Amino acid sequence: MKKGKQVTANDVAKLAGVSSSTVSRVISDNPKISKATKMKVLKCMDELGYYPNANARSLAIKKTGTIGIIIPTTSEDYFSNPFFSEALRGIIKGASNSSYDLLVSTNTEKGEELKIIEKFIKGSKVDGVILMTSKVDDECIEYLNRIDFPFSLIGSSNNGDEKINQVDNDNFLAAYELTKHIIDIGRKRIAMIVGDIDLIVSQKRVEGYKKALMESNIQFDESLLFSGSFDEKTGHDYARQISKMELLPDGLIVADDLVAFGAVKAFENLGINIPEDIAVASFNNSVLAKYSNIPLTSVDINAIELGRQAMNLLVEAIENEVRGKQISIPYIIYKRQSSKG
Amino acid sequence: MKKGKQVTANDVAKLAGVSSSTVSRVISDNPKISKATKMKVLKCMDELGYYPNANARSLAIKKTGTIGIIIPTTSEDYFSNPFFSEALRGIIKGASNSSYDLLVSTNTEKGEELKIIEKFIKGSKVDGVILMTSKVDDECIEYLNRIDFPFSLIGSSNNGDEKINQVDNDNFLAAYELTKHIIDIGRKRIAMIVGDIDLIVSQKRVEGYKKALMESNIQFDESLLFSGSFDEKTGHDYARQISKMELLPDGLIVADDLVAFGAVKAFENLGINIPEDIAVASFNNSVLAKYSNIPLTSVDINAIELGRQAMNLLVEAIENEVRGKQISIPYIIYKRQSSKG
DNA sequence: CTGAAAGCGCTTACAG
DNA sequence: CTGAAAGCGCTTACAG
Repeated sequence: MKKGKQVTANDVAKLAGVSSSTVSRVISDNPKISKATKMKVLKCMDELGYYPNANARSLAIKKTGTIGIIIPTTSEDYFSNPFFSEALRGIIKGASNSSYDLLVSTNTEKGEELKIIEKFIKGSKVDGVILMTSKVDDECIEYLNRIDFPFSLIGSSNNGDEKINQVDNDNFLAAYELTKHIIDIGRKRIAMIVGDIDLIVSQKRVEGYKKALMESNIQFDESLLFSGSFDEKTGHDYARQISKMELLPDGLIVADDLVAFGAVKAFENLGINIPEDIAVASFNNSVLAKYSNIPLTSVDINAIELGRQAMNLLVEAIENEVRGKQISIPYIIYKRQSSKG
Repeated sequence: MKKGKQVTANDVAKLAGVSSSTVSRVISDNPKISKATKMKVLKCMDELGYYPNANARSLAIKKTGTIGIIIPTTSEDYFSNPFFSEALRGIIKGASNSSYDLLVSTNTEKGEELKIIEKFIKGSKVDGVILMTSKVDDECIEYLNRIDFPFSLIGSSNNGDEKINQVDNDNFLAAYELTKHIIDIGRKRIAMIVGDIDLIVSQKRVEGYKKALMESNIQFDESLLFSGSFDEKTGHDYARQISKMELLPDGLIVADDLVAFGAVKAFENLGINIPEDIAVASFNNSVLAKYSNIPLTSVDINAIELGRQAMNLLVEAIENEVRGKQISIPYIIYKRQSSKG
């Protein structure tokens, strides 16, 4: 309420003719309370429209019933990627089955994630934290791990996995299979565009890509590996750059459909045909991949499920002190026209 | 921290050789504190890695520094609509310029929004609330309005606008212009698919549609008005239904691109040509609209801006008691192949 | 089964 | 400019 005084446990107590202790016990469903007084108190609560003050409660019991979601900073970049919306949707879905609320970080400065996490934790705002992405030697993971605060990670980490709860696809394998598919349709000179190279997911995909090349005795060529943001322009720009190469690649693996689409459009404008001249395959399986002019071969990583399971895992971490549990979410490769053999 | 005792203002006070009152005054940047002690205290805070306990603070000052985001319940439906992701993105963007955190409702039961709002408010969890959609005679709006709790609405309302802060497009005008455009290319029998008919936005669009028809002396035909969810299937199903009509419509207005796309695909499969046989126009201007096989004429409602301004407006409502401010976000109609004349 | 009292960690009016 | 004390609204060990 704004001006009108808040209804307190004491008000309920008075009306019910009991003490506030008893009211409190009714709230927490303490089994020792007699059924009769419980009913009476419940009725009075209802009558007064009473809700316990969450701050007072949290202060007393040192639990908040809320979970912090750490969205990568600035993220004009990341966030325009549908992956985050989808994963967030999954998290909300998971949270709906629990009794937790979600506190979403509103990031300001780039690289301030750790500060936000500290504020959330030391300020007693959350009981646990979900990290939506991970970098190499991630300082947030390192911190959470060190103070043993409940958290779960969407993605993988390279620091001390044995204690970290993580939910991820097998990005190594996905990239490996995707590359292999492109090789299988007869391509030999395969370029790759990934996101920020500092991200674990980028690294894993590059590894998978390299392994597939190696297995087919194709030399990895540094000059065919690009990294950038998750937007159309990135794909567009790299495609133009690629088109100017002496030896045109005949295959391209891209980390996101929108980027891939930007590239495809650029190629088309340059008179380069997909898939005849260059076969293209990407990740995330967005509607765009399915329905664009030239349907794109794409890996569905099931971002909703990643989010949902990360949420469920976090609840386990908070309530049962689960640590080091790793969940792998299956991916599906949809083969479409952009990589027709 | 998990087990390790929390660092309190008292710890800082002891280290700095002052009282906790002084520490508190440093936190709130009270001007009466001497520069010297302020520096000293700040240093000690830093040294101990001190963050004030947000619950204790909120309890004392009766402000939380957080804002509640009410996402429509269940919303398998709503939420799959990119509009919500986009608007949420805008809200986060707006929040990043403020000092507020975001508490997102995790909905369980359909129609529980009011309960969630009450829990947020009476439980002292938030200083203000953003409503992401509005129904006719919306009980949440009625409640917030009655207790004069700061809130802002993405959309419009039909109860007591004079006190409600709202950010919206002119959906009446947008639908009117869109319909007029379809009429201008020579179409006379124009169907419409909107979302849930209880939503204010649906009502406004239907009104705009009707007005455009009336102005061109086209009789409104109830049997050409459909309402459903925001998904591909809805469009698909209604398209099949439409295709069976004795008199096939030659125009179609749809509330969302994905729905429109579902319809377009169904029509194609039935040998009905877009735009020759039926011209199609829709809302939201997603990537799909731009890049699908048959690019769709679509209204860009600028959902990000809707969210951003709703956030900014709410801050004004909280801090300056602003009420009844209405902001209109411009829309843009992109005319594409699906409504070529 | 229930109550009185102390405590959670902050803020602020009051006094100096 | 600074401190002691009371208060925000809950919870819980203790006593009965």
